[in-house]
Amino acid sequence: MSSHLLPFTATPPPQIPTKASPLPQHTLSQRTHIPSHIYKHPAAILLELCTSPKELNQIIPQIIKNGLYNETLFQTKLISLFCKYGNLTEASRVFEPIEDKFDALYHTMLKGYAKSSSLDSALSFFSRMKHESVRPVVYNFTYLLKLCGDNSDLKRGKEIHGSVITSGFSWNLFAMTGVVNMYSKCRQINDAYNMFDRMPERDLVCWNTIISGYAQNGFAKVALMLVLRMSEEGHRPDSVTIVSILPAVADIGLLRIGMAVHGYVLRAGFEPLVNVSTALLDMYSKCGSVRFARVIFDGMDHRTVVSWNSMIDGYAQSGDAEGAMLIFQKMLDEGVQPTNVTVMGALRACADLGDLERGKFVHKLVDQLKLDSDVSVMNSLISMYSKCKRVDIAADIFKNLQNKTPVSWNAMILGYAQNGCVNEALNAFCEMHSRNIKPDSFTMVSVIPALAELSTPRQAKWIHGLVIRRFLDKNVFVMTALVDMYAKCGTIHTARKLFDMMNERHVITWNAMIDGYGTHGLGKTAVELFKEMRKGTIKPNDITFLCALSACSHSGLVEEGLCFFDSMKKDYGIEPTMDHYGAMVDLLGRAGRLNQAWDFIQKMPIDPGITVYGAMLGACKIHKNVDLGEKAAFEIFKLNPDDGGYHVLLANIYATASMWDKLAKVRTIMEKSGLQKTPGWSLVEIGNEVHSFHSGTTSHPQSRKIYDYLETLVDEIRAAGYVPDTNSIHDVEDDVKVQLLNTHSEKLAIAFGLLNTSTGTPIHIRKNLRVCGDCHNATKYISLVTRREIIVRDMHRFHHFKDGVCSCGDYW
DNA sequence: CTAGGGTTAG
Repeated sequence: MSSHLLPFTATPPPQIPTKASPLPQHTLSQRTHIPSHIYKHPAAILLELCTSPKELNQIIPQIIKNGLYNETLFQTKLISLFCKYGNLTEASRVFEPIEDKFDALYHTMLKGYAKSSSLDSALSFFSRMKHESVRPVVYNFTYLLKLCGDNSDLKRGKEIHGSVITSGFSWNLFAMTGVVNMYSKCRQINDAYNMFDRMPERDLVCWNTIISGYAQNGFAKVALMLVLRMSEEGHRPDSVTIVSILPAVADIGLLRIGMAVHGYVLRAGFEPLVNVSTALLDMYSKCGSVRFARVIFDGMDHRTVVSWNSMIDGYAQSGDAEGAMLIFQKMLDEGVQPTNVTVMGALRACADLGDLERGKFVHKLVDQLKLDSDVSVMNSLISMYSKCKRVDIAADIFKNLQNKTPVSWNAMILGYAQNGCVNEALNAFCEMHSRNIKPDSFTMVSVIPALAELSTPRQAKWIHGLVIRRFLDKNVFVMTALVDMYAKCGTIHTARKLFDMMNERHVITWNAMIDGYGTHGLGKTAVELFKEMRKGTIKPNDITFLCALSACSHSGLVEEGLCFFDSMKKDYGIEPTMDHYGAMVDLLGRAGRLNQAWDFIQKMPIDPGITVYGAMLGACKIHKNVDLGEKAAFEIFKLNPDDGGYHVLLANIYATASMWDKLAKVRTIMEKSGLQKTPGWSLVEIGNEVHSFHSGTTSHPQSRKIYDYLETLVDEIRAAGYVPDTNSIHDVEDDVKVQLLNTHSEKLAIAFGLLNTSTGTPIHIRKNLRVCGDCHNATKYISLVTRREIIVRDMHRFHHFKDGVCSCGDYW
């Protein structure tokens, strides 16, 4: 294969001689002739055998006692040993007083600095060497380049590369392999390749360097192509090649290629090598075959902690959290010391299981193993506690966490958002913003749903702008979140524009768009889009069908809905869940086919849950059917709902039918069981602020003004034909009933919105419950007399009020 | 003194 197949151009062959030409090296034997009584001295033999700092400290007094401390051999050996044990202070103490320091001593010292000290001290020692006219040798550069690569210090890496050139090592295989590696570790894979390409001779190690470079920089396919090219040029892949390439195979997830590599491993006899087997099992689990991974894992007669970690993570990532915990437990039982990666895998499994108890156990382990200084581990703890619904503990950890990374912020924001703490999520996002920590796609995917929840179009535009400025507007996850957000902010056409602009769409992108049309009452468009999706390559999933069914339900498209429900199992093999059955009952019930809905419930293959009977009860409320309503409510109460909404619904059915004694009974039950109706609230966005209103409250600073305005507004709409619907309120005087109605949170929010925006501006309201009959009617008239468009998003759908009409066609 | 490449991770 020639290099034109690769996405880079080959550089012309170098003009300079092709033979590597290292400078002559100074060796100890060349410099000094050591008499045998010195190098055969017992102390010299002891030094030769020395394996620990402790032993070294025991030998030193003997060296001094025998007057050998000033002998070159002993000085050299001592410096080397101190460097090996990372004790640069002691090494310097031997090194500095030596008068005639020969070059090798400098080289040893530099190695010491490079292996155990900071880049800074290694480099300053290196410049001292230049200053003191020590001729550099190749391995000075290889050590320094490695250090720059490990620290991802491109700037200084380039400086060392410069020194390599000026010192005449440009064509040295070892030095240039170091340069290639440095560039790829600094994520400059193109520079790395350019250097690789110019090398006059390349051996196996050099090929491995560039291959692992591409693999680690996310260019899995290029890495694989290079393996082929390397073989064609006569280098047989060794175990290092295999271990480098397997993560790349895992990345692209091609099991077929992975198995081919496995075959090669068997033929080459690399299987007994732990790192090869570990990389293989990791590849299998990432390519979707945990079972194969497990077979390899079980067949290993020796495992490292990486093997265990890989296996735990393999289970966790494939969705088998319980399997991950079993391996984790087995690992602890066998006495293998967990690392940070181990606990991160275990915590993820606990999070997936929502298992707080075991999560806390792993947390204790983290403390015992002193892993609490590892930010990644702490981030995993934040995620685990959030997923286990203890966002309070997560927030505590986050607050006390030193050196927070962007990942920490993302984990916290997502934790808040997933626990319904929308304001906390937004506050954290703003704080992150003000600290100048740049949001990435993960941040956006966490924070955008929080804004969608609030339905604030202005903030929606602001975050969209931020997405563009952060160059995240090509990311399919971020764009899907934006489509969903615009739909949930009432700007469905903007959502569609973004949807059409996207080059890549996932199933959730389609779901968001179909659901958006559904909740806006644009059932026909939703159905059209769903049909378009079925023609394409992206397969609908259970959620898609749920969105489609709910869209049909909101628009009264009963036949289409029945047809989709049928096709779901028949054509796509998707088993309906409780939510699908609920959607079907909703579809039939809303359309007034109450008996058919009840029959449908009786024929369900699974025991109907609250969702199903709740849909039935809601339909009975709309169509004023006391009989079936009572039956449905009875079933719901047997299932012990934790919110009082269903009792209220039944009470409303009785009120509409003027069955006051039965209504009183329901109220008594509610009081006895302590069940409460969820308090209603409405939000409206004015400028950069979001204002919330609760029914009957006067806490808003403009409260007086709002109530006054509401009074004149009600007079105006009454004149236009509005009649208050006091049906559901019965035990107070008529004028009080009207007053109570006028303090509903959405009326307050609408009045406030009208007062604080200019003529013609549409008003967006977000309400947590279903909009009530009287408010719905009143809002229609308000839109007529004020000539304003009012968009209300309630618990289930959107209502676009314009010129006295609502988009839901009074069917909600 | 005596060089360069490799596995797990939100």
